[in-house]
Amino acid sequence: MPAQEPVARPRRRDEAKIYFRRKLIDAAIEAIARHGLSGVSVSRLAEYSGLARGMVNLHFDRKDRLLHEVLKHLADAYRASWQEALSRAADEPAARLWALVEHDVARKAHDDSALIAWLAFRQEAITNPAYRPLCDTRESAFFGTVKSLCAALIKDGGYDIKVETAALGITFLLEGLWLDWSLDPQRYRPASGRVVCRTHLAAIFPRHFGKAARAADG
Amino acid sequence: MPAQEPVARPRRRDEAKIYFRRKLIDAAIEAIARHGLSGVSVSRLAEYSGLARGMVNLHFDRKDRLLHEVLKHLADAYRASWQEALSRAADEPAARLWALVEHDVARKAHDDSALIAWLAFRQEAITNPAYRPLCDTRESAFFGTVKSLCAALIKDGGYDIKVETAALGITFLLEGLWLDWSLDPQRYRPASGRVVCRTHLAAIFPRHFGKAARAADG
DNA sequence: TAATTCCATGAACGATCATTCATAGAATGA
DNA sequence: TCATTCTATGAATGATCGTTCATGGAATTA
Repeated sequence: MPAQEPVARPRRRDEAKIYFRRKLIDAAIEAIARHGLSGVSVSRLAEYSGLARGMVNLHFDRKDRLLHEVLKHLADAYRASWQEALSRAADEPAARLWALVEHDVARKAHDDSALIAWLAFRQEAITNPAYRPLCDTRESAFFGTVKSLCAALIKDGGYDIKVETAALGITFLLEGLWLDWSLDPQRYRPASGRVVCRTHLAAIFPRHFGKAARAADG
Repeated sequence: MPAQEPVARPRRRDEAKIYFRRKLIDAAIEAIARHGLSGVSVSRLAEYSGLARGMVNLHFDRKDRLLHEVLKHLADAYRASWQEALSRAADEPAARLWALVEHDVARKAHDDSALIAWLAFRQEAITNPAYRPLCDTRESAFFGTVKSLCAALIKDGGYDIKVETAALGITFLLEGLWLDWSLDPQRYRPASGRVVCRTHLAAIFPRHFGKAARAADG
């Protein structure tokens, strides 16, 4: 069973351009996941993509521009993914917040490369300011969504906790989970991460995620 | 005010060896913090240490052996630091656990370079197995200590939570905090991180960290 | 002090890096 | 169909990488 069906190279020029750019971006994600950001050379990109070495400069001018596109691709894909999960959730703050958390906790093995590549960029952002805006969790739409959901829960449940504190706690937890996961994706068990997050939510928002609420979920 | 008093190079050979090795390790930490792990070249190490380029190979044979020593140095220093904080804490599980958390939350700006360098190694450990044993949070003495303290609290407070879950939650929270911190050390406020961690502990161990317990602390 | 051993230095080396570019060939438009 | 334009290729280039090593000088030992 082929991991991915071999899509034929389009003959039309405008389609070929998209095809090759995408192929290089995918190759970059795979290469970053396997060898780290610093292990990604133009030669290795050629090897992983099956294209010629000159293609990186032809389609992205410079290597770091390709990497920037890769980061944008990862950020967009992640955002689309959690927003999709959010759209399938019920229209209650608790269900929506849990949908976000569950989405992160249960990312498929298929996403391993993307997650590891993302973490590589996040680390690089510490010393490379160009990556920072796209990596800063605090300024992401995700964090904003978590904050507004926490605000709704706090108002509804009358909890004695600040919105910022609750939202930071949840994001720290998820990021710590990613970090732990990334070091050994094989070891990671979604059930384990799920319990840790669920326990945290049940502890700070007991009326919404405590035992009673869980029983009501079914 | 000099950031560090200029220690004279020892003339005795055995002392000079220690001096130079230490100087290279310090230079490496600084260089990693400023330019990332991949930005550390032998030339840059020479620049940061003020020594000749050949010194890295003379004292550490190969560059990656130096880096391995740097990681060991960081791990040892961190362990000594939290163990010292632990030794100053009262002999109750809650006080000891809080001492660990507070130690992480309130790391001085002085430690910024060490923390960022540590995170760089942790990221590198994903693709470089050689670093993994020294980076794996799950296998560290720190995690073991957190687990045993959680076990004591759970037994004492009769909490309905597994030791592993509680310990993972705390370590995830702290690692997420580090990650957030590292992206912008200037922005980070210890008070903010402290509240997030305190809130989490109060939520899962209310009898020990809840309002009543906090009031008792003074 | 004199003989010896060891260390610190930086130029030299081969490998690899990102990038450039001449060239061949395919897609395009007349 | 034929002329034109653009694309894909990989060899060539200069810079930088980690490492080696000959050399001068300082520390050590007798």
